[in-house]
Amino acid sequence: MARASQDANARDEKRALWYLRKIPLLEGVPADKLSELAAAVEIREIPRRQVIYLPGDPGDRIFFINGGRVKCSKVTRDGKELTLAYRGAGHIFGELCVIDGTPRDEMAEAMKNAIITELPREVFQDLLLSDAKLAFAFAVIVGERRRQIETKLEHLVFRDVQAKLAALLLELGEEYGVEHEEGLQIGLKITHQEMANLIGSTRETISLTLAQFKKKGLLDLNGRTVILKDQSGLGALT
Amino acid sequence: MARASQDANARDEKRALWYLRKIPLLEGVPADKLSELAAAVEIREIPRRQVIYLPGDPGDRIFFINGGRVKCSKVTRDGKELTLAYRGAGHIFGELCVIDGTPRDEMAEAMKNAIITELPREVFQDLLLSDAKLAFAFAVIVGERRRQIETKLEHLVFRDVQAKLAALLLELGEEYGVEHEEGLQIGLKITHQEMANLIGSTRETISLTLAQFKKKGLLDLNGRTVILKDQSGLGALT
DNA sequence: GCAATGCTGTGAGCTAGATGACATACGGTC
DNA sequence: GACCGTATGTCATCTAGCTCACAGCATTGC
Repeated sequence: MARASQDANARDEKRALWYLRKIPLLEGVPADKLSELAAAVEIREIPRRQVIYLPGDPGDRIFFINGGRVKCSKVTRDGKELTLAYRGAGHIFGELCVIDGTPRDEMAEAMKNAIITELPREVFQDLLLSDAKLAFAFAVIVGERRRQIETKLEHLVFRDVQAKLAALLLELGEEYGVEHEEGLQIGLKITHQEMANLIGSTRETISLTLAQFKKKGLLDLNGRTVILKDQSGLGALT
Repeated sequence: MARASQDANARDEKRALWYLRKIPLLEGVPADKLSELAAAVEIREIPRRQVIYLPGDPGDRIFFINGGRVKCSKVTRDGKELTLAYRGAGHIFGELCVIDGTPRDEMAEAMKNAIITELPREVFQDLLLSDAKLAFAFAVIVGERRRQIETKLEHLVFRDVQAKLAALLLELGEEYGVEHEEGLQIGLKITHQEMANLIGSTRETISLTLAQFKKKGLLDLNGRTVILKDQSGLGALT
């Protein structure tokens, strides 16, 4: 029994190491340190729609994504949701806990079946404190995300729904776009409600505004997916 | 002449060193490194209302505040403004340029006569890359500010003006509050327009809402300053 | 002390967009 | 291929808060 579980541990560590190697942030970390991490890490497979953490949960670990997609969002008691960002393979999330370990103030949820590795906050913190290059790279990620949020804030306050939706579609096109005969298809099944959450609006308003865009020939709706036909036209609304 | 300017330089460096010592972020930096910084730094005195940088300006340096107060805000072409934060003595600002050196996307402006020291981005970056503890401390600052912004975003989307203003007043009370016989006085001359910029509203609406608060006995207005009389009452509106 | 400039109070519209309420369509799955 | 849960289309209604407009005050500088 002990033997079997040792084997299992060894297998898990090997797998963990394999996963950690795929995280761009950890690229410069020397092999021995990475092995240490692999020993401290836990691998989890999260089914679609499952919540990973909620506001108030302890902020005691950070997460690396090895597959699938994770949504980070602010939620209110009465079920309203504001999506901060989607994170995909290779990204980290829940990383702000490293600065002080206070409870979460956002929600993380798997959008499709996801594979993630979790690392205790202290272990990661020690790693950062031992490696200036890594600590700097970490600061860069936090800073980039802060800049995105600041831009989002600006949009939310100053722009109307048309402008915000147009900007969102272009952004999604850039991130998830695949070529299509009629234009750029957003390779991401996304509901109107999700779009509303991303720009701080409502489902109904998105439906309406998308229909307007379609009428103007700016895009086409193909099932549950959007095809951008006139990107510069959309840009003009931004 | 050369002699005189050498003396001037020496004096400036000494003054710069003195200033840098007062920046909490730099506390752990060894004396020799700090001297190097002092040689690279430029000291500036900025009069009230003067703009320090605008969106589009090169992001080639970071700033330390040694006196006065600086406002960082997003601005639109047509003059609307959304204040991200006030920064005071000991704080840094313009720090996001360190992550990549792209142009500014916000404005920084002195709210009262300010003394700041500027440091070229590369110098600061090198310093971070040479000192893991410092790099980590930097990440913590960036992260704390990101968290504040995320909270602000949530408030802007989900809360009405009453709630946002109440929260703002409590926050200002905490940050700048001084005891007063009737309650907690906000020790900061602030116009209605400034408050509006802080919570994404308008001057008129702030005037109105403040008057409502006063009528309810939640606060008192003493000239251009606010006295919080019932903090828990305000908290209830949040 | 007197401009001149900037701040505050107030009120009458107006409008973007939220809400609420359906009907319809889609897409898995048994 | 029938069924059920989920997503979409649409419309009528409501309202918070923005705009515009102007009058009265308070500060600042000369």
